[in-house]
Amino acid sequence: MCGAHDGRVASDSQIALTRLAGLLADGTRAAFCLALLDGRAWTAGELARHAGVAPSTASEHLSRLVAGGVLAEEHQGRHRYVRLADPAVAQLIEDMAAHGPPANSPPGTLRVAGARRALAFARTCYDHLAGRLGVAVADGLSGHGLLERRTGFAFTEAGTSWLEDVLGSLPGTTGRRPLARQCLDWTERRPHLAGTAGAALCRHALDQGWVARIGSGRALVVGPAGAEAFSRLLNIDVAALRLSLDDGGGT
Amino acid sequence: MCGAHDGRVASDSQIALTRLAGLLADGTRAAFCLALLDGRAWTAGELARHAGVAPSTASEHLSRLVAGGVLAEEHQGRHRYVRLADPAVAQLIEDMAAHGPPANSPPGTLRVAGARRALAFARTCYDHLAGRLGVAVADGLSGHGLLERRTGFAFTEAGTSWLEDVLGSLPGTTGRRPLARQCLDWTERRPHLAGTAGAALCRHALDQGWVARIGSGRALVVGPAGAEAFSRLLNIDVAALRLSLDDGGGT
DNA sequence: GCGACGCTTCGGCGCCGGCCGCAATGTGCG
DNA sequence: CGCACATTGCGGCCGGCGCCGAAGCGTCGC
Repeated sequence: MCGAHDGRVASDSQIALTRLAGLLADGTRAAFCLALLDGRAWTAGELARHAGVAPSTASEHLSRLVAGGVLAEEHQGRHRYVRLADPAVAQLIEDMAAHGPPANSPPGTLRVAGARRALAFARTCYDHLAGRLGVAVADGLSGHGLLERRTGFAFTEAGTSWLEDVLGSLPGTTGRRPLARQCLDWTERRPHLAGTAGAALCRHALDQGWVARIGSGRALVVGPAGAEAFSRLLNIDVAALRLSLDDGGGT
Repeated sequence: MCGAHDGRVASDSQIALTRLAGLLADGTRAAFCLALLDGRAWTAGELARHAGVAPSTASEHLSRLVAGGVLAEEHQGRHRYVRLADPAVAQLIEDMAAHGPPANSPPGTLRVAGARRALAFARTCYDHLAGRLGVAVADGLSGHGLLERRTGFAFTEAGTSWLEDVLGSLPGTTGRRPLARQCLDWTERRPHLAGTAGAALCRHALDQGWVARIGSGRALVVGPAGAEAFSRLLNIDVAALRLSLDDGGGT
């Protein structure tokens, strides 16, 4: 009598709401999004194993999430990397996940944010260094005239000597994999060092105890030896790096 | 190899996320929630007609939304009133609805928020005044010794005279409907005046141009004549009422 | 070039969930 | 007291969606 009757027309808001909610209403897709809350970019296969579904199933889910604007994707070689499309999306997912009636884990959000921060600082990407530390290494190399940013990356003559000094030997460029290659960093949005040199540097850093893995994930922690080494070799101030993360950090 | 394999255990966050998203993933339930964004409490039948589904269907949906903590319900007589459970829920729904990729209506949220604010200020509830204005009227009446808050509401002797003065005649108590009855206000969480006196006052306010309906909904706007009348009759400062809404208002 | 690997597409299967109509319940009103 | 109305519970139907396996394609690395 007194209310407005809109009939059964579906408004813009309604289709937008149901579309987004529908994407998140599936357990497998939700598991994907929650895993991606750590800020990393995952491959389709990793997510499939993580959620316990077949690769084909994961592929379909990822396509739908990308089409729905929840995820962003980037193809690197034979891998499909996906990440959350937007800090706003991450916030939304955290809000929804935190809206459980039992309210069982109030500090849950903090835990996630902490993990995300750690990953933004230093992690492995495939087999090389990434995160703020990885970008700083690439910046340090090019800042010292050791690495040229042409199309991709290329070590200078001084750079190859530096590599031999640090690693003891020059990494081979087995097959088609070049010594240096640039790889877009998902949290920094700037390139870090990949290729056999990047892999050898990462392995060396792990072997020497410069960095260590946190748990079973990709997150890395930089120890005192690492702070000394990065400072000596590339003039990188790890402490300042960590502070700068706190300034311009998370959303 | 390097990732953490969680198997296929569903974490707390995951079930919370899928549960909430699943509730919002249905078109009918989404239509309900979007309608409820105006801050009003709707009856099950109103929502059923609004969404174009059978009452039985609406009833099931509402039960699930209530069980999921999205809506809160209250039974009044043969009506089931529902409203959004929580300002946080309203915010979440607005965020999700606003997250459409086309980004077609940026000021949409503002429109909704504005409508909600207008409704919180003054509206009709059934056939009487509600919202902050309705509660203020009830407060003014009892503050002037015209209305007693016993079990429910009851007009005093001075109150009945006041009613006759204002309305010209005393509203009849047809059938079982009493002169005064208290009715819980959904936005203020405090009682406002219902019953035949409440209905007569509301009709009188509309007839006299004290208040006018906004569009076809229940929202009311208070005009200059209304501000004067409410001030003269009950010492209500409508402007201050509106300001207090801006202070303690929305989320 | 060749095998391995990651990813995608395509049918097909099975299940969950939304919808309705009908009957039952409880309330308001004359 | 009896009718009208709002709401609820119960089957039953049906469409949609998630899942997998098999086959195909492009890339990586020797």
